[in-house]
Amino acid sequence: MLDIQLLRKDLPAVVAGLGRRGVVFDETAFRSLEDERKTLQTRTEELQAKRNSLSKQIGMLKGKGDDTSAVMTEVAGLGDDLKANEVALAALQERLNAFLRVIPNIPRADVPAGKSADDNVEVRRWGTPRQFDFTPKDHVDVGAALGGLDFETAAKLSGARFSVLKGGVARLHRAIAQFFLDVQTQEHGYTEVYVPYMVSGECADGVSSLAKFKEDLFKIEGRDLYLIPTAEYPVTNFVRDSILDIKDLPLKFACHSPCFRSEAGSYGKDTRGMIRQHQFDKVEVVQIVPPDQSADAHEALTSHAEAVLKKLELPFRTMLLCTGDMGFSSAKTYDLEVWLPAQNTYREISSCSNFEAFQARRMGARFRNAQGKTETLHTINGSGLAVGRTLVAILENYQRADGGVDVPKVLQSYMGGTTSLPPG
RNA sequence: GGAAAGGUGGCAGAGUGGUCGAAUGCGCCGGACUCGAAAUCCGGUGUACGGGCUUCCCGUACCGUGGGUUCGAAUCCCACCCUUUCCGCCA
Repeated sequence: MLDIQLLRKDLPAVVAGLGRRGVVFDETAFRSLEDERKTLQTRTEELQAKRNSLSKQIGMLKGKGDDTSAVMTEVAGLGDDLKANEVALAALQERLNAFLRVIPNIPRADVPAGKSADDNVEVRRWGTPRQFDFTPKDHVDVGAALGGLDFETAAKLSGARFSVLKGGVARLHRAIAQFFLDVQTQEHGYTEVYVPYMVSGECADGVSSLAKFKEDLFKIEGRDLYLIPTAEYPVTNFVRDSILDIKDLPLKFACHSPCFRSEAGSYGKDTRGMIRQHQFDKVEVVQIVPPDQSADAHEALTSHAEAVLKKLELPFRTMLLCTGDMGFSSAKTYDLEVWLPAQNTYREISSCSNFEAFQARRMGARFRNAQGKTETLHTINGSGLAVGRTLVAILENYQRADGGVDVPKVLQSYMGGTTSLPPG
């Protein structure tokens, strides 16, 4: 959520900032809501003040045993007017709030303007795609040859966009997650956390807009609970409705969890294989920091995600997303894209975003600064990394002509010393 | 799932209709005392929104959440949520 103080103080800056991401801010609607709010609030608070002071008088008179009927009559006259104003004010604040909560974040100044993924900017590239002396298969065929990827059984169980892993492939999948968690906790200082895989609507609306994106989530029937689309949902909400001590910052968490996404609106996209699934595993890294540290923390967090790709020796590039391709809550996002030989292209495997105060404001996450004043925190998170897509990348990049797949060096110890998955 | 008890400030804990945003203690901050510290003493110490002559003052709201009763609700009524204990069930 944007800072309403900023909207009041410098509306043109907000309009211009949102304009960069192609969002038209309805100034007229906002101004009229604000004007009405001001009138109603002033009027309501005046009436409340009057009622309070008259009621206190009644209390004092009764204490002395004096007659209160005159004051009672006076205060009774306020009743209907006051009630009407209170109801109107509450309704208006509800509208103002709803209005504000569906407005996306303002991109940072260093985010390039653009309309779509085509306008994203490559900021660096690492590794050289392997030259194959045979035609590389895609991960579906590689997995099938290993007897480890079974989409038919998954479809029988749950329909499209699910997968069943078996044998060495299932073990490799587990190894990847363990490896990610170990790197992030042991080398980058994140605290490992285990969390609920369902969160309340309130928490969901803290990290994004539930009103706008609820069709992307799986909801539990008859309950105010949603399956998490990323561990960002529970983990960022650790600090909801709280005021942290500056000495406890920054907070850094790493969390392995399954992620559930309805993938509404992605019909026909990535239908083959496990690129786009309703359920996938991910290790998420989250940082909660004071505002003056968020830009640096965002760069650091991105490098933490890159570090695991380097260790896996998977070629990737880092893209700075343009204003038009960023998520709702983000002020600046880097996507890491891993090389997939069968597609002959780079595909997203991590997304690292700085939300600045946007999520924290929605959640009521604050800290007490050096001056002792409460201030809104900044939140940052990224995938470190997506486990399923990493499996895909390994199967494709490490495949052999004989149909086997080599296990990346750093994962071998997680596989009981296994150096390769044999064909058949 | 059944029964009971309970949810109050950073923490503990008082408050069962009227100057209660809330006693008291602890903690924390500032000051005094001290060479320094401890102890002691004095003062201060919630959040959000609105307004103002904007290091401060004023108003409003907030005692789990949402409704209701009342001139007035932390206090009474209703619903819900959560916690604890006991019983049942269960990986």
